[in-house]
Amino acid sequence: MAARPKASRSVRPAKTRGRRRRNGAGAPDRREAILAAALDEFSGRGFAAARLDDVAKRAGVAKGTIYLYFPDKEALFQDLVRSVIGPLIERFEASAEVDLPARLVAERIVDMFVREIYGTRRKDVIRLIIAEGPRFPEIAEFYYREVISRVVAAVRGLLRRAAERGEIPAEALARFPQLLVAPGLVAIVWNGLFDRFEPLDVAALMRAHLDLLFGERRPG
Amino acid sequence: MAARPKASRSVRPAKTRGRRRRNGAGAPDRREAILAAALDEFSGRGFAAARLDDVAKRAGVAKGTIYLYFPDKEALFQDLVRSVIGPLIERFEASAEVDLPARLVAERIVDMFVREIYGTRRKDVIRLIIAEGPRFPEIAEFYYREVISRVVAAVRGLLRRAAERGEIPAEALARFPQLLVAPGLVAIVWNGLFDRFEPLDVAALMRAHLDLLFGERRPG
DNA sequence: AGGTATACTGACTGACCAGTCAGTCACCAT
DNA sequence: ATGGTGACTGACTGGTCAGTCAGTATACCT
Repeated sequence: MAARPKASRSVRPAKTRGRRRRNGAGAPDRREAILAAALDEFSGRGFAAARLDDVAKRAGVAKGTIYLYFPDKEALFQDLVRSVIGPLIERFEASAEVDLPARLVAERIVDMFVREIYGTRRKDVIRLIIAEGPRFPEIAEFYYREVISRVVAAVRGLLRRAAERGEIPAEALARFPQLLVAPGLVAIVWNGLFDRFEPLDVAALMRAHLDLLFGERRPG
Repeated sequence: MAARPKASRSVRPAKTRGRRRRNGAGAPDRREAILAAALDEFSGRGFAAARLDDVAKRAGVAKGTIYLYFPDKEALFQDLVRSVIGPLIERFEASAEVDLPARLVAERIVDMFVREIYGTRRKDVIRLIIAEGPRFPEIAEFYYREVISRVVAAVRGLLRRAAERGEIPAEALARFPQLLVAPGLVAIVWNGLFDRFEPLDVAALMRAHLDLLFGERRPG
């Protein structure tokens, strides 16, 4: 673990078409099972402290099997992040492109965040990225390229259009789209650290945030 | 590392009064040196992956010496967090209690954040807490009790006073003081993950945030 | 000088774990 | 049947590292 050369990327073994099911009827997708188990173990103990023996046990698989699907522990981690985060971005961009009043679009995005990230295991993946990213440049880069830069761009577009229509108080927001998503990040971090001391009502938090940005919500 | 009983707390060995200096004139405070080295190693590699051999080497000390000052690796981590974060809170509370216009107080707090946290190694400690906290309930609890709850209370007081004077747009903020500090957290996370792709001007970010909360800054 | 106390050292131990690989077994094709 | 294929297994290896402790060095006695 001192200085890895590394390069390869994980590949599924030959063909994983329905064939070769061993036990019961349902296709036992090893790859999915391993990824799910890895998410549990990594987010529970952190990358370094997680044991592949435990991942295997949780996935109902022998340790060697993991190495049929992923070249090593680090690649497993990377594929985990990719597989969980990847699919969400396009949907997000679509949401941000709709040409409706900014407040409405923002509300939809917030809903989506609460439902698809905060309400799922995806928030654990984001927490993992925050925690482990600094030590895994490839993860950080993937995440920046595939997620952050696209989110920032989409939000910027949304806000610029809103500013042109005079819907929004400041163009400062368009310079720092981070300000729009900041509470979401805080919620995720809070959830991981302090929820047992003082639970946080995310939906209310996000609503309050929108009120601050766009002014109080009018009842009508 | 599978299930630690643990209980003890670190104690300095007998008396560390000036006595017993070994080399040169200046008192070679082993404890400080070890804590400083631990901060480097922990924040660079994460708690689990950091090696106490490296901490010792960096501190210019043998590994055994660490165990004269700290009962084990975990206690070293806890003392590190305490020693770095602890001293700052009182100063923060003092800043928040001043009875001046809220905007002014907020600006001072932001300055303090940028200078004393973002501009120092303390931001690395906060990153460590975010990353490792979920796995170290004692750390999370200490941090909640000694920092978060006090910051939240102080900010709430500040905002309530401001709201009574009608200086502030929404009482939503007083319900969610998290919204006030969210950008600071985002800045720290961004700094650790994405600064090499897209550096973030923290001072400008925080200024923009204040403008959003209090309305544009009037030149006068 | 000898004696005692104690800060410090670093080689060592025991446990742990990523990654390996010879072997097993279900499922084919002939 | 018989042999071939390849997914899967899990005992094993080699390296790593937290924590230990017998020993050394230094200071301060008397």
